[in-house]
Amino acid sequence: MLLTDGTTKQLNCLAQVQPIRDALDVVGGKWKVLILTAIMQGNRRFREIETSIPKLNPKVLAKELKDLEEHQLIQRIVHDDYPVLIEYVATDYARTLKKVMLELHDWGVNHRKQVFGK
Amino acid sequence: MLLTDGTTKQLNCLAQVQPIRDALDVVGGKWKVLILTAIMQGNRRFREIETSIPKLNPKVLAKELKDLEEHQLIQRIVHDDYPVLIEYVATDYARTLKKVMLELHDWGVNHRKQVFGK
DNA sequence: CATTGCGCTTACGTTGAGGTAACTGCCTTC
DNA sequence: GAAGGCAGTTACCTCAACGTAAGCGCAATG
Repeated sequence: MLLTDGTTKQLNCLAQVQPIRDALDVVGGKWKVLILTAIMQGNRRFREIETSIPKLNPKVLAKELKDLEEHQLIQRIVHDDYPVLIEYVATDYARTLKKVMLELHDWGVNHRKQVFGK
Repeated sequence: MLLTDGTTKQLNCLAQVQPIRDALDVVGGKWKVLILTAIMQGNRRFREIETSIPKLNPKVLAKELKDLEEHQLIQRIVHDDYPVLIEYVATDYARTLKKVMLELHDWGVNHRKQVFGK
């Protein structure tokens, strides 16, 4: 065991927490989960997604879609017919988030009870 | 089934996502997980916590501790000896976060592989 | 040929999370 | 009585997220 001094322990702790922060970066923020859910529910077109989520504006949507694509959670598909048609679909990889989302959801539901409901 | 029109479906989706956002609010941000972990590892005093986390400053720590206390994840204990001594301890309730953290951690570790690794 | 829809982009403004530095009141130690 | 530790607070600043409004190029539609 190397955990004999404070410094090593500290570094170890930071390393342990880093993946959690990574995950939160991907899924955190005001819109990511909402947008991903909308897409998974079958909203594929830009406007469709936009109008399916109240108060979401096109500038923010465009940026969030780019982020989600970078993280390989969605795919942007361009159909070169005329008029050009663009679709966003969730990747298989995005399904790996299911367990995480479920845990977050359950904890969130329970937390509401804990803090308000008696 | 009430899910016959778009509006109902939309509201339903929003409701489903809300608990996830609640959970992310509690545990999100740059410092919360780090601070909670530090406390769980046995750092109980304000200065102790502060110095155990690099780059964390007292103003932010004070605010985050208040948040965590409001959400009942930690307890602030004042020992009225002289000199006054103050301790922060994780509540039993905070342990309920373990599964969520584990899922986030595992997903985060895997995500690093997915995005960079081969 | 005006309007509408699509998939955005651009220029601007606001807000809040987080950072910096200094300082406070209280107590102990040198 | 100067210095230092503890548990913060205060005033000020920065920056990125997010919001608002408008517009662009293209195609279809009336």
